[in-house]
Amino acid sequence: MPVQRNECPVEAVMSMLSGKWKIPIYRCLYKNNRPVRYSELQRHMPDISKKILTEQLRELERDGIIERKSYPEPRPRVEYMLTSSGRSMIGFLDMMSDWSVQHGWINK
Amino acid sequence: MPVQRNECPVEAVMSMLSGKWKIPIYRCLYKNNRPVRYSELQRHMPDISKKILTEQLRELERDGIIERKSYPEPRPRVEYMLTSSGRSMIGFLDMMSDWSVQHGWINK
DNA sequence: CGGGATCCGTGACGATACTG
DNA sequence: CAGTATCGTCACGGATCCCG
Repeated sequence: MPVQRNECPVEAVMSMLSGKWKIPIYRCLYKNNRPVRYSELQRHMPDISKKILTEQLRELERDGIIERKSYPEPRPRVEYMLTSSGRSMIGFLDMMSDWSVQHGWINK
Repeated sequence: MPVQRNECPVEAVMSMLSGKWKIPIYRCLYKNNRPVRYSELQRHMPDISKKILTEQLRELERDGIIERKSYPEPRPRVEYMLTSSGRSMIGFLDMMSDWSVQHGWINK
């Protein structure tokens, strides 16, 4: 996904969140509400390949939704967490979820 | 786009609105707030081909977001409008728009 | 451990021509 | 006018292997 500074604000946001694994990543980071390691994300989503996971993380980072911290220890460690900007997306995400439930598209 | 009764409510909604022209179509129908003809939609979005326009309209209709009415007169006429369900999406769409503006992704 | 490099299949999107 | 039918392209997602 390229950077899309679209004229339409809605499309701009949709573009940032479109990507097969971005919502699952977001949910994992939001629920845990703490720095989460790369390998933890992998365990949480067994079906994603490293290439794609890294790709989606890079895009979320580029768009200011998550933050990446690298600790170059002997055993390399990388942690991801939502930025405050990213956290603030929960407003419309919750509304989308409610809409979905109310209109019978989902069980949960 | 296939029907995606995803386990995740957010992804379900995203799936319904993902499609290059769905937001533009939604905006046109929302702003006008009346039945809009097929040809009018074409004029409003000159860069979309008939095949794609029809495709996106069919998906929006299938997902209960818009309604299609056909008047088989000598000069065939087809009108589209948002369902009440579709109209109620404006809640989170407006929030997305506001978020986008607040976080400096857009001018408008 | 947390990636990057390479190759590849598939499906969204589009151009164009035709039709009831 | 409001669509189908057909064909082509391209980029997203994925499998696999390699690296510091």
